[in-house]
Amino acid sequence: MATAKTSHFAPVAPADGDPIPEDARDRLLRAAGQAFAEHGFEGATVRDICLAANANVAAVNYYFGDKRRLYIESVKHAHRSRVEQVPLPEWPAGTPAAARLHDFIDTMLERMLGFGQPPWQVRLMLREVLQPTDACRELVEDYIRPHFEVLLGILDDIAEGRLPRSELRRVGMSIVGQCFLYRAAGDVVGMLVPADELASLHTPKRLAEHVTRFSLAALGAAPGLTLGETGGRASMSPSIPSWKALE
Amino acid sequence: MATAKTSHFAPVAPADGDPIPEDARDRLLRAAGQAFAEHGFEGATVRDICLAANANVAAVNYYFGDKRRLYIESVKHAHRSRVEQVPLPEWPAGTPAAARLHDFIDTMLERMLGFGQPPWQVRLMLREVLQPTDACRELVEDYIRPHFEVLLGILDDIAEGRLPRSELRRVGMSIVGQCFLYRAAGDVVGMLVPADELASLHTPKRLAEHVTRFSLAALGAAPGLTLGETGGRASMSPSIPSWKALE
DNA sequence: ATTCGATTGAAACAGCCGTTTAAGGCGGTT
DNA sequence: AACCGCCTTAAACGGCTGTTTCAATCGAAT
Repeated sequence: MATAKTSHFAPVAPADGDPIPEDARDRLLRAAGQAFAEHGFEGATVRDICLAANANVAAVNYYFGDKRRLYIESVKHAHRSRVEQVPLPEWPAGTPAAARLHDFIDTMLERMLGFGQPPWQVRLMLREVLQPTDACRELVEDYIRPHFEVLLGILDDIAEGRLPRSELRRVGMSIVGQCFLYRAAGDVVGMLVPADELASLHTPKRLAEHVTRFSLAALGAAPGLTLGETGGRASMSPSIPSWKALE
Repeated sequence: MATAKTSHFAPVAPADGDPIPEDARDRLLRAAGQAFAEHGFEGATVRDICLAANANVAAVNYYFGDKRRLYIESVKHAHRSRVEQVPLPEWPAGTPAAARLHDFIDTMLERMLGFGQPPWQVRLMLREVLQPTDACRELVEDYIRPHFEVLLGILDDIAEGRLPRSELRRVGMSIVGQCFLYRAAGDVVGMLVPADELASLHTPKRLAEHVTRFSLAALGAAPGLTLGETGGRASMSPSIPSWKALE
């Protein structure tokens, strides 16, 4: 029922410059993801999706049986491709915990904001986080929880085992929350911050620096933001400029 | 056009135990807010709203002219009642900046999470923040920006003027983000945190303590979380227990 | 050449959508 | 009594919704 054993044009590989090398199922999946991300489940229409996917209205019933199952599959599909697009770095043994924290935050922000304008996949997953459906629980277990555990491991190293797991979790939430705001409430942030500052300071890289410094200082692994750059017992990288250099 | 000069039942006051003392316009506003919060603008239907409001379908056209204008008015209505429900405290002159920060964070979290389960008003505003419509810009200018300016003032006092405005804004975002996560992604947080810990530690009050300590430490106005409670040069309140007391 | 299963096509289904209409009830005024 | 706004009512409007139907098409196997 799922994948075709035979097809009208060879399904061998994404060859040359063919504009539509995907089969109808994949085209539907992608078009549905974009539509659901933009208008929500109830706002997006099957007809519009099929039009965008160059498919007949009957195709969604043929491949997925239902609008709801098309939605669930498109969420999973979006999450999979987003993770493949921006994977977590592999750290060599002995990498300082502060550096790993910076990389983790940088990756998270890059996934949320990066590559020009944030892609429709993130907005789709955001809807799931805001108002979970059946697709969300799988998303959490398969994807969010493992990443969160990586973060907790880093934080435990930074705290050198002096914080209980419950406190580590709350610190983790504080870090994720800082990043999450820029994605979920990005438009409101844009209204509160002057345009020039938005362009110069609110890039994924710059924000990653800020969130890292802020969080390291909160943990006591770096000097507080009001105390300037010097004298930190854990400067994460010499290449990271202070806010003084940016202002 | 707005309020009635004459009515079928006396519109004098919310008397005794009358189940429906409001007029049709208010009932529509409230029912619409709940419906839009639950199903989104496109998902909620005029018919359901009118049914819940004990009003005829024509009433929405009579009072608001349009489904879209009903939506905008219901968003404004929700925001107004939420602010009235949980106002910012008035600080006597000389209140320490750290204490004001704690109160600010506490108020923000109380508005987002407090009073049992979060009411529909917050969910409705959340939709606006996630995907702004015409109602959002007014919301930002009338409500969010003034509150954000109050926060920036507090942060400037804590930093004793040593941080530029752009940096203050980013710190403000970090604080708001920490609170925002629990509201926007509350369901996912619930999946990542054990149930007992959720009940004991993730209350508005406890979270306010955590976010305040975390942020003060990040600013260098309190010791880092790994360094324990003692020796802080700005302990905000003796009544606030450390995580040690909670674990 | 014929048969077969997989895929696509155009058209139709019943049902709900937001909106409008025209008629009527009601209290207060003339 | 007659009149007048304000408000509510029931019914209908065209249009769009998700879903289904059934015939047509294609490549591959027989």
